[in-house]
Amino acid sequence: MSNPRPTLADIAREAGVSLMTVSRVVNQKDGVGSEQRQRIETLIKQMGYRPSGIARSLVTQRTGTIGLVVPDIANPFFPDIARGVEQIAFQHGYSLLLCNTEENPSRELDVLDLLLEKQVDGVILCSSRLPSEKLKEILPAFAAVVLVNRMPEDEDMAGADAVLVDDFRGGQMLGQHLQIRGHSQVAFLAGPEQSFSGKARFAGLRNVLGADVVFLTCEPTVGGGQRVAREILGARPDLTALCAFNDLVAVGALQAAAEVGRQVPADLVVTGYDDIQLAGLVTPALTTCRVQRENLGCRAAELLLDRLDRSDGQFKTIKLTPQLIQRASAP
Amino acid sequence: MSNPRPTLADIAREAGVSLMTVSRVVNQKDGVGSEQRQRIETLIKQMGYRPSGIARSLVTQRTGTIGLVVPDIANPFFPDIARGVEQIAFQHGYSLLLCNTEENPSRELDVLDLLLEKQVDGVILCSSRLPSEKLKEILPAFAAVVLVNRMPEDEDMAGADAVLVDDFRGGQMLGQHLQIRGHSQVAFLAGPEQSFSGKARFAGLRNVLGADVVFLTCEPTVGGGQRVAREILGARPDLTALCAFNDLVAVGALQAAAEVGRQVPADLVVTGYDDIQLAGLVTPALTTCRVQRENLGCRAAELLLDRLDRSDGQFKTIKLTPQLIQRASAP
DNA sequence: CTGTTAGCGCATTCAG
DNA sequence: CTGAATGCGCTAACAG
Repeated sequence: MSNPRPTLADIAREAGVSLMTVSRVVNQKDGVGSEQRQRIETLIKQMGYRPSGIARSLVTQRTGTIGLVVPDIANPFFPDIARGVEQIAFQHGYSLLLCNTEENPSRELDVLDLLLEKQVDGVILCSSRLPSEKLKEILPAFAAVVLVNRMPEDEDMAGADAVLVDDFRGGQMLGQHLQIRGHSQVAFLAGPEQSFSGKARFAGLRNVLGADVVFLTCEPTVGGGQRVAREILGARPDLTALCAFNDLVAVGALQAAAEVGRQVPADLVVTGYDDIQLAGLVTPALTTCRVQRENLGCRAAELLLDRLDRSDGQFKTIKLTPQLIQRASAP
Repeated sequence: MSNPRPTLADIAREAGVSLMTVSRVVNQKDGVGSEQRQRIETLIKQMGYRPSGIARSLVTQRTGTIGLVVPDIANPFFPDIARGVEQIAFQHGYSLLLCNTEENPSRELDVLDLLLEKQVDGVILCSSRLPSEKLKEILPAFAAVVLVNRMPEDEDMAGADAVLVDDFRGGQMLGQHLQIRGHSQVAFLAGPEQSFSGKARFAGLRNVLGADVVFLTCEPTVGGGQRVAREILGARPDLTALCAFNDLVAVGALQAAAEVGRQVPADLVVTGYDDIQLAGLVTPALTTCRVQRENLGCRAAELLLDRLDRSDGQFKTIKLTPQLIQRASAP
């Protein structure tokens, strides 16, 4: 199929005008007579001309593309973010290069490398699992970066805008919920070791419940939660509450509880985080902390596009507050 | 940040060689002395050179990018496909341009237009909601296309490879499951009107259960399923089984059943489709038809890359058979 | 209102 | 083993 697509020159030859005139028509610039313009427009349609994004990019030095890096697009947390980002980006004529890191820091580096080579105009980096030093080394190579769910810790790492969830606050909210109901023997199923969100949530929990909250890492999946919950429930039968890193882990905890014969919530309470769709649909429904994910994506995209327009200006950090959602798993 | 990145010429000047020698080093071609090569390689590292994907694409006429078009990345069916595609693509040095159509045919056209302009090497088009004529009009503009979940109906539309789920067969399997258990008053909650998968599943159902299966369209979401199930359960209290277009719709049906006081499965059975994670975690767990989504994505990507290598060759259609998963909602 | 000249950064081709 | 010339398709900056 597709005999090589026509170029500006082809149209120009056919129309008997110069290449520039056609270019002006394509780009809706003025400086072309209106009958001429008409004629050329028809010709463009007829010959099925499409501008070459590549050639255009080579001269403008912009690709109209932004990179979206996520740990795992199959994790229900990220599609919603992607949706928000895509929506805003598309509205402004940008498209999205999606990259999965598979929760693997070295692959995260590879992916950033690829995006650099593809010359994206900017990057939205979600839940980066990279140590700060690496990050500081690579991010400056991009014209614009927005960090999602990862604080630009040091002052000098403020080479990036950021959108964050106030996870410390979320941890506190959950902690208070539990404390009021008399739970003092609590374990936190923390998700990936490198997760900054996990650490912040734990800090919030401990801020309210005191230092002896148990901290356990696990994969951020149902299976991961199930495994670690099974273990800790065996080792510490005195625990009365499990706080999970996210809703998937919490569902795993529910399953583990069922296995070892603990009734939820009568006998053990469980909390999640994120409020993904699943959270409200399992039995018992999960008490959790809602994170507005699509909004997170939209805000991130807005910050990025904003910076692409005006690359000066202070770097901004937007912090979204999560919302406690009380359901049956921890009433 | 980022003083304009160095080009081949910059490196060449610094190294006191010609641009071509540097190019050869970068592209690992031979024809360069080994001490020379060493020297240049260090220089490349030092100066932080990165090849310009754009410039390279302009001359090679390949972008190393493939477009992935989905109706809604937030619908749990598609992230798994995206994951499979991304994985295979990344392995082969390709990246993924993700586009959401928001279930909107006109936006689907816009998105394809954008991909054409971005000059992707190929497109994977999932669950296209476009009529055949439109499709036949646009697809030939791409160098390679793989259709997912959409049969290239006409012979002459065979300008594309395809990966399909045997939805007719899936419908039959569900139909048989119901028939054996004596259900004859059945409604099919069909999802979007333009969905070809929906039609195929319905055809399979009817092939087994006969012509009076009720057919109702709805949005492919929990809310959509809940609404349409509520209505039909009110209008037709004699129904004993609801077959849903997908698991989300089925969950909506479960909720509607609870609202109107029908016990599942004692009083009404419900089936889903896809076997997303949710399906096994709701109560009652859904009887459904499992579709290997990540595999679907991998196969699609393989077909596409294959065609990019050898653009000749017959067009292929891979058909995956779904698997009946029996759970509590229709035991 | 229109055309000419230049060059974006690179790979392909052909000479040395 | 190395380099010089050419052009990918387009836009920006000038000329007329």
